[in-house]
Amino acid sequence: MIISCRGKHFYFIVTLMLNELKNEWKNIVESALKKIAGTDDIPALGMTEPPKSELGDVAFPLFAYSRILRKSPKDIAEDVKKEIEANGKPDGEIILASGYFNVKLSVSNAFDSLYRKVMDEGEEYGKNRSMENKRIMLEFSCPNTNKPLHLGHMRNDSIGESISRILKANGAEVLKVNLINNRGVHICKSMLAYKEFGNGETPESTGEKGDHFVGRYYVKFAKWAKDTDEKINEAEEKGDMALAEALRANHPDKRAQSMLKDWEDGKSDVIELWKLMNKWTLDGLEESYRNMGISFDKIYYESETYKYGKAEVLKGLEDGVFYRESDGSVQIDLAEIGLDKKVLLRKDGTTIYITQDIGTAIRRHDDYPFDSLIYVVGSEQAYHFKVLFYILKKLGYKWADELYHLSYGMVNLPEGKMKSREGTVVDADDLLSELERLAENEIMDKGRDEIVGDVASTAHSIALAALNYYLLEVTPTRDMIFDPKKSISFNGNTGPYLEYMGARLSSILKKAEEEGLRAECVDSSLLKEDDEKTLIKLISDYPDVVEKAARNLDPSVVAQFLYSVSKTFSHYYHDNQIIKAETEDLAKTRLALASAVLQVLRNGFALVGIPYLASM
RNA sequence: GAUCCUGUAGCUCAGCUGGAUAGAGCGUCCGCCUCCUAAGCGGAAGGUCAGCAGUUCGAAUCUGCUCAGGGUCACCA
Repeated sequence: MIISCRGKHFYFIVTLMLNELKNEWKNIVESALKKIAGTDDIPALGMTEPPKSELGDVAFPLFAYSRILRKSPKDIAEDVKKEIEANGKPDGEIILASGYFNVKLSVSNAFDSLYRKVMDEGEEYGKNRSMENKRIMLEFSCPNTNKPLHLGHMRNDSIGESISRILKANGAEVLKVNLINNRGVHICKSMLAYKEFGNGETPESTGEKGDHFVGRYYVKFAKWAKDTDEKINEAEEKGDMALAEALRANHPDKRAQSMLKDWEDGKSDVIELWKLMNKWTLDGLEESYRNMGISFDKIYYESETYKYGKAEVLKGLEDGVFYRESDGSVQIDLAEIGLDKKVLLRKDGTTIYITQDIGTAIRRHDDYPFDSLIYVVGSEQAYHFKVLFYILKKLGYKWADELYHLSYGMVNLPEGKMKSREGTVVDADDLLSELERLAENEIMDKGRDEIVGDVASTAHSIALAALNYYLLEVTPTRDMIFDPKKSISFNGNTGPYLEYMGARLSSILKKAEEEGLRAECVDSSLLKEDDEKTLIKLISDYPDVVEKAARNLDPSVVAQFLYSVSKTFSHYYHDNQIIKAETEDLAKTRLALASAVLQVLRNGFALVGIPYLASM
């Protein structure tokens, strides 16, 4: 806080948070520079962290001023120091080092008010209002109803769920939506295969999860189609053209296509089968979502939304936004954004993918007038969204500027892309249960089963921590490689490691309580260890981390932060006794630090899908 | 061909709005359980930040070119 009084500056330190204190210093150094230069027109002052703690907590490089001031950065630092000392300065010790103006802050002292704040706010600590009054719709997952979820979906779901929590933590009102892709020729394929080979079996009769059951028929279809191709080839080689022709006329692909037409015509037996199989899959998917801690506020079905776009396109045609090609199709010329022409309605008047998305977007804005709509969809669809947003803008929708494609990278295997044809797709349910099995083994091996109580549920939490952390610690926009054999581990920089730190903290606090020791910031200046200062700084940084994660739509910001907190605490409590500290005051103060660290961890865990375990 | 993304340790990834000696985990090697849970802690080895040029007091970070890998450019979704 700076109070100006008759031209002279007095500085009052009123329990400033560390970051505010840093900014305070920045302003002061900058004004000093301006005064020395005799002008306000100087390069903006940079602010970084010194490489070593002996060099202070915040650093201002002065090299840029060397030219204007015709002095060495070292001399400038001296001048700034003199200038600042003459006027009184905020809390902190000035350290000059090779062209930098550094400040060592009284980190420990800051803990007093920081601790109070963290404890007062509890699980609210770190939340902010940077996105207050913003209504954001977030679309993610968007599965097909012809097969179970795989690893690619899991990345999508983890990112989507995490982003929604991060946005909420920044004060936004978030509506999570899913768009179920339950129509189209691919859906007919599993239906057809079921009709052909199903013999009336059901998920209940075989004991399979519905989505896996349907997925099995989708695979069956692919094999059927392939076998038919081979039979056609054989027949042709034998010269049996009549057979080849007959096979071709009755080809599964052809039959699926005609089934789609029956579906669109509303043929009752097709619709009934479609409803039945859709339900099987959706029940299965819902179970997977529940297992993974994913939820939605609203679910759209493509079977209901696919028609919306057509009217919009026809309206755009009237308004001259689109044009009719000589063959009768409706198109748009994308030359303005450096792209080719794009078809919006086929010559037979039927819609395509983008037409549906146009209609769905408009419909959604009617349903829920959002300030922003974020699509969590793979990077391979970047072109699609670029075109979609452009078209909506051309149609005159102002909110089109607030549409955003959160383009996440692909999940590849060490051998390359996952291919369903080669059976290399990593199934979501299988992966989760394998992780649960490994976690359960760990618990039993360590003999922790009695302490944790419910082994299965603990194993489930550990599996989720492993999975979510693995998927979220990587920047979303980047492709990532998943090695099923070794990538998911419970040691090192992993979800279970973070979870373990939470459990350790909880157990220390519990033990202290049993011994009648209460966490209390008796004297923050007792916290002299480097690790203690680092922890205080980290706790104080957390709200900024939450804000940055939202700004960048990047959960990895939170994940990496949580790792550094855990890592630091782990190192700290290994070297320093908390409960049995030298004095009771120190023990209490360290317990206060530990409680604050735990609160921050728990708050962060919630944002990246790591369940908190009091013991493991 | 056009366009977008990526290239950092053996592997998987941070760091990228320019700042001090480029980081972590895994893997390898070596230590540490009379001590609040060893899912832990410490140490060692491991780097031409793809290459070349430019901008700058200063470049992994910005710009250009080159090379390599991937995505997309459908009347599929």
